[in-house]
Amino acid sequence: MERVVPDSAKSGASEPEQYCWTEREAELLTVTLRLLQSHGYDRLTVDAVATEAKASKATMYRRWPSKADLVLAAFIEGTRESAVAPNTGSLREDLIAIGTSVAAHSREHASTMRAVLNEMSHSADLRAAMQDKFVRHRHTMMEEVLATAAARGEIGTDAINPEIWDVLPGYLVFRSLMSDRPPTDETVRMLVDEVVLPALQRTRT
Amino acid sequence: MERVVPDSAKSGASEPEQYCWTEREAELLTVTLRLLQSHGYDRLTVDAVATEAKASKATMYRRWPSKADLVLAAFIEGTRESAVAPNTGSLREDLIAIGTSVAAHSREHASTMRAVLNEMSHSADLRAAMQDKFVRHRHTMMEEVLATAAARGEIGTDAINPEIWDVLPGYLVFRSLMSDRPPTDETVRMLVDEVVLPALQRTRT
Amino acid sequence: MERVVPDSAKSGASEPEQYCWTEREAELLTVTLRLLQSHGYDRLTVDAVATEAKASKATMYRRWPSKADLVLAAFIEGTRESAVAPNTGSLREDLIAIGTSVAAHSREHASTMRAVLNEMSHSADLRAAMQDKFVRHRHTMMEEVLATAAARGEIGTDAINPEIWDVLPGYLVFRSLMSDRPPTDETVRMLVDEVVLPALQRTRT
Amino acid sequence: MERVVPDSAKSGASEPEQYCWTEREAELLTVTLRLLQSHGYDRLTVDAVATEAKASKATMYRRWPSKADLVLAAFIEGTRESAVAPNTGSLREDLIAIGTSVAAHSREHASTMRAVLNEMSHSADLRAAMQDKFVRHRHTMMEEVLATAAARGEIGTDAINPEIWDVLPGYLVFRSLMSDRPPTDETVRMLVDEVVLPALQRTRT
DNA sequence: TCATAAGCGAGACGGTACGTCGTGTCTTACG
DNA sequence: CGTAAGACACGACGTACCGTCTCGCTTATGA
Repeated sequence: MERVVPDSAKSGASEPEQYCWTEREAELLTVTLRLLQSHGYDRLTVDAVATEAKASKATMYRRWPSKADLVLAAFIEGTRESAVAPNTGSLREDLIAIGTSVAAHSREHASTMRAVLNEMSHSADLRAAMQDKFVRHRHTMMEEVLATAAARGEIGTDAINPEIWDVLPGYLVFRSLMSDRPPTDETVRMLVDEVVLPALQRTRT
Repeated sequence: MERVVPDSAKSGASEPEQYCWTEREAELLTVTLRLLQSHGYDRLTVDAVATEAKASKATMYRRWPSKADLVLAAFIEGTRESAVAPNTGSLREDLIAIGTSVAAHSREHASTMRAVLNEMSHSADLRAAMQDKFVRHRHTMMEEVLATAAARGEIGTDAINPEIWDVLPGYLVFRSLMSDRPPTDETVRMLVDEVVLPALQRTRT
Repeated sequence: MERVVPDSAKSGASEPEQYCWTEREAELLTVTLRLLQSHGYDRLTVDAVATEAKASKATMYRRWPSKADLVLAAFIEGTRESAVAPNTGSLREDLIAIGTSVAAHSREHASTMRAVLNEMSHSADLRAAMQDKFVRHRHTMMEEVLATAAARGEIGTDAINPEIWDVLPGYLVFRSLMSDRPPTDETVRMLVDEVVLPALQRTRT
Repeated sequence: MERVVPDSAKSGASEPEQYCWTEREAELLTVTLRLLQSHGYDRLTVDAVATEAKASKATMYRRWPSKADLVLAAFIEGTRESAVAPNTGSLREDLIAIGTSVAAHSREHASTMRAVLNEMSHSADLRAAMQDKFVRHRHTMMEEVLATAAARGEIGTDAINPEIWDVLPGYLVFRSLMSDRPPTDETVRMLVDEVVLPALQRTRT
């Protein structure tokens, strides 16, 4: 759990923020992710990944020093997403787009997220990586949407609250993690219409 | 992972909702919980628990048929809480009381929750038990508070939404699970004042 | 390669010179010896021994801390032999009996002996064990035979030479180790009649 | 283990009996021999040889198709010796010269010999090579010495026995292999005077 | 003088065995 | 009889080594 970016990320590295895997590495991570989703963290064996990918254990461990590193890398690889903030011209539509995306994604990767969360208890590096790759990305996106809405006059600038920007995605992720009652599109709609929007527009009245 | 309540819950069992451990069992669970919090699920070994508690592995497995059962039992034992819905006479105060309790509790047991969540991926029984012992309890409490508030006229009865009753606890738990930015009392206050209350009172205006 | 006698040799240990394996341990060593003779040291895998003996690797390693220890133990177990000096009443017959036995034994265990010899380069303990279990035993036997012959007057007491008592067995072992020209009964006969006896009786004439 | 003489022995090859290594190859074998003597066969890694010699593994394997081939080549390289039969004019002196040489040589290379012996269990080629390079050479030398002695009348021609010509070197090698009681010059002297010479001269009396 | 090829270092790779450790089952001996 | 102690089968982890391979770099030769 010491390094997340293997040395083999030798491709220029001009964008320091981007993880660059070779084609082979991406393939290994894809196999890992698939087995991870179907079997879960504990049932996943490095041997199985290696065998399925026609690789050897040494190859796996050369890149990711432990099973936990491998799983984290696969998770990050699997969650590299659209990355572009929606811009529908309407705050409500933007929020629903974000919410729907988060709900779908978190439902799909619930098992993996649980595994990664669990590993976070042990590794400061993993916490930092998670923070950097996962949280900050959402934060940026949400702030962009809110700033746009404020510019349109849909909400007041004072509605942008450092504590609640992730209520929408956070709650949706929570619902996926708890595994019963995973979030639906209807959940997103109701959350946006009856919780988030009222909260954001509260001060405008 | 087949049974969660050991046979040794022989004490009358007149209150079906309550888990009754013998003194020895409670001691074993306490040791389990401590090691769980300090090392996390994977690093926890049943051997270590047995050794520390001067018990034998057979004793552990006689009561909890697997490590996951043991950890779940320890988690439930450790999270047995007030259980009574607050009744301060004010919805805001009730919500803040609940939120503060959830925040404190989820901060303390974040590591354990991560471990239990992870195990939920594998075990339907664990999911059911979690649902029963953890979610339903909060649901009941929250509904009681909301019903009381509706009776007081603080909110409309139509504000009670099956999708959003756990936005407050869910989001707080999410914040604890993510480990950075754990929820503070200020988080709770702002969430109540600027998100939950406006949402609940939205239809009253 | 640190210990040769497992702790489980708890049987009184009144005869400090004897290795006492439990029945199960003897079974494991028997399987080891068989696979060793058929495949050789390098081709032998601890996994194969465990599988064949319906044991687990942990069981193997609990008793013998390394593959080399296991092989040594199997070798010693396999070479525990007649141990009684022949006493035919004739020096020539005694020598031929010893030589024939050594020749047969060393032919059979040539592969194992090569493996054990190779390991001796690394382990002082193995050297000591080998010395104790293998060399000294032959020495004792040979001295007994020679003393008896001297008592009968077949040879002079001055013929008993500290340097040459193992010429007979040593040369026979050498022939087995070199794998071509393994010693035959004829080899033994000729060696006794034309080399050892003349040397021993040299001073009598 | 398929070929022992690499193609790179391109230097004329007019003397089919001689192994001709380039300077670089001899250097590699020297490093191999050193590591072999200090660590033994199992502890020797081709990687280590390559690293120490600033070579690459491909270079090693281009010349010697396997580790066993490499070790054998190093052993043969290291044991290329005087090769000329002594001719002191006295059988006793000749035998002592041979014995002393064998004793010194086998003491020095005991570890390597154990390794090579061990490999002989697996490889017919190695057995053949060993036989050709090692045994036959001694045989020739010994026969030459014995024939000379017979010509001088020191021994009868009937004393030249196909079974015992290598008792002297064989026993000395055995003593070295067993690692305790390595042969000394005194061992050689006594063996010659009290065993080999009496045996050879037995029929003359 | 420059280009093309052949050899070399470096080291990644697939495969396989080693030795360790944890789970869950079982037996033994003690109180 | 329940319990502490701990051996046991199973199987995954992470390491190390073998023998194969590819990649650049150098060097030595041919136009």
